Amino acid sequence: MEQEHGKATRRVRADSIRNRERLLEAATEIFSAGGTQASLEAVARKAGVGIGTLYRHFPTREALFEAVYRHEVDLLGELAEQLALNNEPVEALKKWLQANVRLVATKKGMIEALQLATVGSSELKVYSYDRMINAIGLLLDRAVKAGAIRDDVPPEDLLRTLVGIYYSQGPGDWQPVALRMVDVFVDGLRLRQG
Amino acid sequence: MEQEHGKATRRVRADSIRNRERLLEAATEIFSAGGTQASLEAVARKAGVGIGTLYRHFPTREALFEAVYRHEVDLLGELAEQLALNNEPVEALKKWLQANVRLVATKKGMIEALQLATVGSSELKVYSYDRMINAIGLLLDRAVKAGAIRDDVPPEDLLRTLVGIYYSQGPGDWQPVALRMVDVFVDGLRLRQG
DNA sequence: ATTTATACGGAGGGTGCCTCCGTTTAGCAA
DNA sequence: TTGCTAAACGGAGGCACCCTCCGTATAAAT
Repeated sequence: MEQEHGKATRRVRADSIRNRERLLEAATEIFSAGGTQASLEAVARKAGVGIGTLYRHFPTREALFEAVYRHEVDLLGELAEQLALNNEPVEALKKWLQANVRLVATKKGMIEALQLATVGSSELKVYSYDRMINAIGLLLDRAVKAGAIRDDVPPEDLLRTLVGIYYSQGPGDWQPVALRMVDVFVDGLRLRQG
Repeated sequence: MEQEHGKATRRVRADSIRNRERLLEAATEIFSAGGTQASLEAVARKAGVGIGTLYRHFPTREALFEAVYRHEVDLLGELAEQLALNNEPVEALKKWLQANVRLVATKKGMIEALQLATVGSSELKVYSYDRMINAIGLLLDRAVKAGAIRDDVPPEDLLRTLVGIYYSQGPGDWQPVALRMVDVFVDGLRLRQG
């Protein structure tokens, strides 16, 4: 990569570098404050540059986010070296770990957005949990009474296992895999004769 | 709640009920297909009703999502009873578990949206993981060499523990708690003299 | 001082959000 | 059946955001 091929390249313009830094700074602040959702125009405004400039530097929302994240990671790396020079060991470690919380805040914004959507009312969660447990209990009971499967798996455990299977899958076309794993799991529940 | 006070109330209009069902159906389909992000106007279009009607029935995006979710949960509950009547026990259980996958799809849409934002490039993840491990390793090493903390906690475990601490916290004002837990954890790392 | 490659800014066209209100219609009663 | 009216409908409208495009400004090079 880099620049090769004779043809001396112009130096990167100073204003470009400056703007990029301002954008990064503004984005860090805004994203950390809980909003990965936040409008990019707000970021540009905060950085005091035009929206076009933001898009030139970071063509997509993800690109911006990635740059912010990478920057934070770099800062933490350097911080560790600094702390190592000027602090008593345990203290240095503790300080670094605490600074770390800030980095996570950047990512955490996204998590919150998710949970906001997931939560709904907690009454709903209780309600649906109950219905699920009852449903599983019903079927499980029958199978146990029929002597077809083991009797030491309570509905709650089965539900948790299920959810675990689903969520451990990455994004993409996850359903086939999940179905297969459920099959395997049910086979595991079966009592072997003999 | 309900309706009391003499004053015979008019019956709920038939078109209202019909529209509500259509909206629910359309929303289920669209949300399951991966888009909790999907535009509500698209849902209204798909249901064949005006956007105003959608908002009257479901004042917020969350209200709509909650209704969809609750509906799915109900269906699953009823399905269990049905399956119990008409199927051999293990088969019934398996069928129900599989139907379950569909429900999760509804919630899963949100997860995907999140991961899309989280992922960035996997090169970035490797990069940042390395820097983190190095940083921790540096500080941990010093503290161990100074005889201040136990020497059987590798950087990787510490990092995982950290992340665990952060993400186990719910939404809201989580940082104070996280910082306190980090303190406690670091205290735990300390070697007791004597 | 002049040239020119680079970068800048923001207008513009498109979409989605949500509200508001004039119009339509289902339920009820005479 | 007809008329009345509460209830529900639909979509225009105002606002915010997304992203692109291109005329203008300017830093670097000569």
